[in-house]
Amino acid sequence: MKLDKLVGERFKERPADCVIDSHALSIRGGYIKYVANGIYSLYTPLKRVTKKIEQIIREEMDAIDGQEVQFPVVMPASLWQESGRYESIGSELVRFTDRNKSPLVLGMTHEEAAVHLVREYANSYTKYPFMIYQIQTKFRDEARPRGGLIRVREFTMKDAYSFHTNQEDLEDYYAKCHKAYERIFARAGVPEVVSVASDSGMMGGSVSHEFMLLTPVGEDSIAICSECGYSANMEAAPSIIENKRDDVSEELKLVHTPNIHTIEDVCEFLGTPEEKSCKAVVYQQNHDDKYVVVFIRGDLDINETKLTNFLGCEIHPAVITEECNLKAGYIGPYNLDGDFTVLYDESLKGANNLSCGGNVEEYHYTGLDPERDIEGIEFHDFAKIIDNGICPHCKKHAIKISRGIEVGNIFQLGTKYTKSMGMTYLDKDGKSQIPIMGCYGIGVGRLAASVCEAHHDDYGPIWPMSIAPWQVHLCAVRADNEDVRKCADELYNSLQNDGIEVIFDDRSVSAGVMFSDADLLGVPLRVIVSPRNLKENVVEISSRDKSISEKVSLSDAKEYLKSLIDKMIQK
RNA sequence: CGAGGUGUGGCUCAGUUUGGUAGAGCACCACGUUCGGGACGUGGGGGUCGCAAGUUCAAAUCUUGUCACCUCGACCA
Repeated sequence: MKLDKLVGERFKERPADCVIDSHALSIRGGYIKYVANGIYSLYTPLKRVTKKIEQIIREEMDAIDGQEVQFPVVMPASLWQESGRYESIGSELVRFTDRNKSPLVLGMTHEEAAVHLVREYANSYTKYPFMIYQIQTKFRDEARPRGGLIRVREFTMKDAYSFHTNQEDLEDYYAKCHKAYERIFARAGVPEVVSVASDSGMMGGSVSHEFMLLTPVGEDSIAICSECGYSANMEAAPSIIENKRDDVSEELKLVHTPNIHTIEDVCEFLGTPEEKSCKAVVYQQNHDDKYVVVFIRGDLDINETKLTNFLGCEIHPAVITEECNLKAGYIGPYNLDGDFTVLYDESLKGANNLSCGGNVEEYHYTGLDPERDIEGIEFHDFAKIIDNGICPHCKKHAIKISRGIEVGNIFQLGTKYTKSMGMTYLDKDGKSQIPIMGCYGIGVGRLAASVCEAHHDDYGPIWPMSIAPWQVHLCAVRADNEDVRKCADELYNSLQNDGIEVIFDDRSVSAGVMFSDADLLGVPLRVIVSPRNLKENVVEISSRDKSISEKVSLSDAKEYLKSLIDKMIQK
């Protein structure tokens, strides 16, 4: 490919609207063009990057027995009515009608389509397990797109759906997929992506993980324990309460109360709570949970001063109003010896209508049993993990809050879709059973943008060899010079003939322009042919990340480049 | 959906306070001179100043409305 015919412009000024670097560089480098809010066209360089990412994903999905399929972008509303999501999902789901007034939706995820595709086929246990996936455009009418390709409305996504006959099998496959994801991110040049426990949100189901690229510009907050490796999305970690009163400060934070008590202490202090009667004030999960939640109901008569002394800190006045049905909420790690730290969540102040979450991670953490909500109060999230706070897993003061970009996620869906959509199979005994599902997503464009965010300098992206738009950027400085022209042309043809992806810049522009454009394109290896180099019968070979910079004789150039490419792909 | 901000050639912006008929740099086209980190000269092309209504002899500038975008928040497989 010759650079002078490459469609798209590259320029020096940082566009005013760009807040994060990858967005600015993707505009400046001629990678994307804005079309509408959250909607972009991709120019050739980025298309080449995403194609390579997609290929890596395909290889890894196929390696765990995935079968690539393709679902429709437009689906009949009836399909979504089967699962109940036509009604339950908000305006992110675009609904419209065709000429016959039949209601349709734009695919924002494809669980329904996946079940639809296989529910007649997979009618026997002998067909299981299996996984199908696609790489395709999705549309979600997000309230607030931002950051260029980081959060958009239309995007390309790999979404995979696995079907199983039992939980163990799902968990096995889930673990396999987790490993495949680690390989994908490593191969795409971001091995630093971490997986964290997450909230499964509208997907339903229980266990889920998000794959996060940690970066200050990320839009998710993640709690990570530096001691035991515990990690969780702040959305999943007990957090903010819904329906705050207007007159209560927006500032929500969890404070660790200075005093540490045993559960028995708390019960004694509160006066033998009746746990099951929905008048419970102390609520703890029975099993082997290590956490305990304590709520003090506003209608219980507790001496305020005593409470303050007990906790070792003051309770925010708002918490003690009658309007708020709670006096205080606590959550804390609880070990088997019976000590736990009482945490006082300021976010509970003013909360009078808490809703219940739907995620096992959450219940474990909060110690709540979803089947036994306290009367009149629905619980959603309770406390908020804070920076330098106590890890709910190892109980040490080692929690760090980081920001991250979610580049992928995996869910154990259970029977949410198969059940609602009437998918069954016959087991060994000829009994009808409902299969269980897992689903696994990766945002392709977001991953590309994330790699750029993770690997760039002031001059442009630094693409890893595995996903770079081209492998070699050939600059002919002073292409008007006969010798340069001849040498560069020969090298270009020779490299291309050997299957090396070359972008060739033989424009009559100053070296500054040439190098700046090369920086913006971020191709990992650069070769410079120039009158100066030709005098010594060499070319300059350098890497975009500046780790390599040397002169190589003309005759050795090609072989040297090949060895570098191999080395850089392996890395 | 709530709060704040911004809309002037493809891009970055000035001009708006105090109304007087639209500017600079980059980019683009032509010619010439330059040539290893975004060169220079000369000559060109391109904008009814987001849109609509209003005030006025006169509106980019004042008023009202509206739309779009950006930021923060809410929401979010």
